[in-house]
Amino acid sequence: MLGLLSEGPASGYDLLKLFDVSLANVWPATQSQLYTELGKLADAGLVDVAAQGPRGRKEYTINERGLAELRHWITDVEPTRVVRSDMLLRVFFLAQVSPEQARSYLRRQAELATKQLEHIASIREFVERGDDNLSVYGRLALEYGLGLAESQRQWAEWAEGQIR
Amino acid sequence: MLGLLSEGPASGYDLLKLFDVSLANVWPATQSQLYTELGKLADAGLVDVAAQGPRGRKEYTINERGLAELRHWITDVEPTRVVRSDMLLRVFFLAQVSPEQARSYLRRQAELATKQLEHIASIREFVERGDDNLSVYGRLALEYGLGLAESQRQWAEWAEGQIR
DNA sequence: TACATCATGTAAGTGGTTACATGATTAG
DNA sequence: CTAATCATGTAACCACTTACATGATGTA
Repeated sequence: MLGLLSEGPASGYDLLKLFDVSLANVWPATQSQLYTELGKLADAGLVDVAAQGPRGRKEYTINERGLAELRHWITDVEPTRVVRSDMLLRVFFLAQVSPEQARSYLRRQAELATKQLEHIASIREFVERGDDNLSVYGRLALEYGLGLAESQRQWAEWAEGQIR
Repeated sequence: MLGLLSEGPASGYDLLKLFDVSLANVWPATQSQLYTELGKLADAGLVDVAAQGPRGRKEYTINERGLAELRHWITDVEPTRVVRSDMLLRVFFLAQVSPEQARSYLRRQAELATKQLEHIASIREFVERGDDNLSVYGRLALEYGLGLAESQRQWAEWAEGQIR
């Protein structure tokens, strides 16, 4: 939320829509959580309600403390080392299903990786022409996703062949 | 827990140690959570306490219902599509810090990927000679991790060069 | 006898999801 | 006037972490 607000004022509703086409691809969250979080940030004094609009709309702005907290999080807080993957977790236990089922599981993962590649391509169009910060840096994140999906596709196809 | 117990009876303590050198690399959890979860599984009737040992040791076994649930989870439950990455989340907001700091962040990620490659190599030795199911399938997961870390290293180095 | 290791648990709190609940405004 | 969209919130629950708490057993 702080990151998105660093690009300019927005309502919870605005942030929700922006979130869905950008950050949701690397950090899913629900409508409920976004609103709750905005409330907490306002209480904590990291964002302000700058204006009220029709339908109870509240326009939030990030303030100095919020910007400081955002920068602190980016530069001083280490990203978590391990990324959770229940896809990979299942792999450890593939001996518990038949070889056919195990191969089917891995084939499905290869297919999902291919779909993911297409999904990223569709987002690409969205972000392609945009010189705002989110678009510029979102493109870097996009390329990561591309490499990841490609790497996963190759691995899943290889792994499928490993099951005897 | 069900997956680990499918390889044979074990105490919470046994599972904890086994967990730390295997599953923890794809799904971190604390000692506290493992014990709590074992208790829940026993209450739910998916595992049984087969024997008691010294120091209050409880040896758990998975039963038919537990095995059925495990297989159901593997074959019928779709892995979550999006994997959370706070590393990638930060990338979206790198415009909020100086170009030097942004490059430094990405360089650090490249270094961490390299370290991760070394870490995986060390686990490899551990798992290398083992014909038990966990070792056999753990090796598949390991190769995934290898590809992922390599992909991340390349991306981070490329991305660093993109910051003007 | 002292230290390492084995061994289990609980309480408080945070992060996150699901489901519910409500209503105003605008465009066709 | 009616449907889509704008717009916000809460309650209950589950997953997970942090910190604390305790004690038995084997081994040097």
